[in-house]
Amino acid sequence: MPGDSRASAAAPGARDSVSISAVAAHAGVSIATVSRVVNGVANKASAATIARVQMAIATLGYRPTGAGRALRSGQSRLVAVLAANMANPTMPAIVAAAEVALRGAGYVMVLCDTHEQPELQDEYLLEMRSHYARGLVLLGAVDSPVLRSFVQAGEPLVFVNRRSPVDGHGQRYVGIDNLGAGAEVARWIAAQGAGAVGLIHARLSSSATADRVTGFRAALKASGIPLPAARVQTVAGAEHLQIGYRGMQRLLAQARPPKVVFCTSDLIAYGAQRQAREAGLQIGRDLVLIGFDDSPMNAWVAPWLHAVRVPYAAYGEAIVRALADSTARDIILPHELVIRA
Amino acid sequence: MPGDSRASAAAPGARDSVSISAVAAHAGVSIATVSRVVNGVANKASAATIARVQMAIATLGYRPTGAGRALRSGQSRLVAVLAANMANPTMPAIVAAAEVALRGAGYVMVLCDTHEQPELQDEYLLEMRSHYARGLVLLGAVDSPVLRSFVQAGEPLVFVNRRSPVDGHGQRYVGIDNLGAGAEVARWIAAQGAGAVGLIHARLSSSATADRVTGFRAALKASGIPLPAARVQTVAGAEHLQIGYRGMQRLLAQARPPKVVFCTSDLIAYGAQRQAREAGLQIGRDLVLIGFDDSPMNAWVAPWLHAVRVPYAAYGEAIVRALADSTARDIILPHELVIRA
DNA sequence: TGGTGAAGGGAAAACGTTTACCTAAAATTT
DNA sequence: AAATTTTAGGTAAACGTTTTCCCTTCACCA
Repeated sequence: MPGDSRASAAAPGARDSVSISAVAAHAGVSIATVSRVVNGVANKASAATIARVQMAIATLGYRPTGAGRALRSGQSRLVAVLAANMANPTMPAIVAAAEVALRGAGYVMVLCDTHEQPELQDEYLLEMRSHYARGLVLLGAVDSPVLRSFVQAGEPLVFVNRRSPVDGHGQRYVGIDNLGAGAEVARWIAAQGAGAVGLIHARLSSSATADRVTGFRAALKASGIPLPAARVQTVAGAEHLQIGYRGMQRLLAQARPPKVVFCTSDLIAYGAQRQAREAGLQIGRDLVLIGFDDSPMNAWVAPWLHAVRVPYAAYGEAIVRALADSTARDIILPHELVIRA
Repeated sequence: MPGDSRASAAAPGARDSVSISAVAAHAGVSIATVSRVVNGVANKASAATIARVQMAIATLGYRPTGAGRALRSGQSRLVAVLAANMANPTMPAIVAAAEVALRGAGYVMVLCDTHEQPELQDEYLLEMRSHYARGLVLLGAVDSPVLRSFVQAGEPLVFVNRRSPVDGHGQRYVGIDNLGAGAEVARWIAAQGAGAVGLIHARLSSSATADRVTGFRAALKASGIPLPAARVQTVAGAEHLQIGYRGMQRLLAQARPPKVVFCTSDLIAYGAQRQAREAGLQIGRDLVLIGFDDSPMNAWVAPWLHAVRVPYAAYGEAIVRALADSTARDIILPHELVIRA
């Protein structure tokens, strides 16, 4: 009986937890049987054996080790969500929804903060795959070498909000119709018949931003409303709050500042608002701001902000669907333009 | 030569990535040597061999598998951060700082969202330990069975912001002096000599909240300022925004509503502000609000809010320190009362 | 009565690492 | 020159699973 290895006191890690062999010994069966009971393999154990094993599991408080499972089966319960920018309140909203949905589907969500940096994104992609993560969800992906190789290798990637920055077929995307939403904003502005129109946007390398801008411009043009280059602002390399703050500064410095400004994110609108406020303007009366995302916080601290509401709560289920169904392509969720009185 | 197993085409998972044995074969050495080179074990390989192995690694794009490593050594690079409530903008701030610091120390941060639920906290604790996470950081822990057992077993736990809800020795905590901060707020109010004082607080089962309230009450009393029970509000089972909103509603319904209200979190203050605004009050003139956390967003969307600023950026380094040094106990970081003109 | 198939369960290989132990050559000491 | 130590590297066990074979029993049927 070589199995009685209580001698190995100096195991590498603090290895105190019960393993499958302890359960097997306790129940008087082989580890194979324990494994089969745990995984519910049918027709491989009698009712009595199953009961005995389950009793042993409960008594010892056994739980299969993720690492061992992953190593053997090449798959873990982990689903990694790589978020570009936790400072954006939009992320937590999606993350919270994703967590609930993934857990409901039996996964375990782990979140990584890539800070919009390609090197970090790569690091996390590699590390998570090396733990056999079952899925890799990119919340605002940036172009990076490893991402390219993963796309090519057909890794289970899901792009959320921002489309894949690299070419390749069969890529899954969850998001809204940014083109249509941008156009909707433009049409609403046209219907209001307000004064001069401005636009402050983030980096166009993000497909979401690019689409919003494109749709907005096209519909504005179709309505016959001009949008001169001077009234389109962005700030390279800055974060959204700063883009809004400084973009608005430039808009206000002009001879005829805009009366209504579309910002491609709520954060940009927050920044723009601060600038306008500091300039003595009152939002809603002197200036109309339209944001994008409609973070849950808006109702509380930004009642002056109209915004395209992105249905973050629905993202969770969509992400799970995209993950489960490898034939799934684009999942486009409905948005809504929220006008606050 | 039994090793040439290219026959196993139908491996369990999609196992296409290169393993240590491929590197060994390519470099013409044993896997032991490759492992030693990868881990920088000295005096076990000649310079020439090291070069050959490194070349093979680079050529094949090898990276050690986290699961294999974890299984063998009982330790992974993963550090799990269990956050209670992602809806609170405070969390992302800490998480971002933690990510940077942990990465700097060679760890990989994974974040789990426990939604303040004991069952979920337990689930994540177990799952992360089963992947041999090297540390478990609890950002707002709640009492739960598994947490108790982990504390007792001496697992590498670090409690952030909120102290451990269970007894036990040698527990590590990172946070601020909530007692002192609460007192500071009270003394500032006393110095202002404003009118009636109110308090809206969250659940007292959180040590952070309890300390803030205790310190506040004590210092207020010491200054001779009354705080009748009616002017202390909370809402059981509600989220912070709602606590503030409804708490303020009750305060305003009173015969002599407070002129200055301390809220134990920014979110509560946001909610209180909304209620006051809807009641036609102007914050700063009719009512002074003091929050807690001073989320980075405040400067942008809540310029009317005074708040105790918690030095979230410093949390990252402190967490790493607590994790690395098992003798470390409490790490108390400096806070600051931010008064906005 | 012999044959067949299913049910129940064990032995052992494999997943990708790290590391204790061993060996042989080379370098150093006596 | 012999004895010793260091250097360089290989062998194989172990970590905790899952799963492929296998081997017994039985029950059933002709």
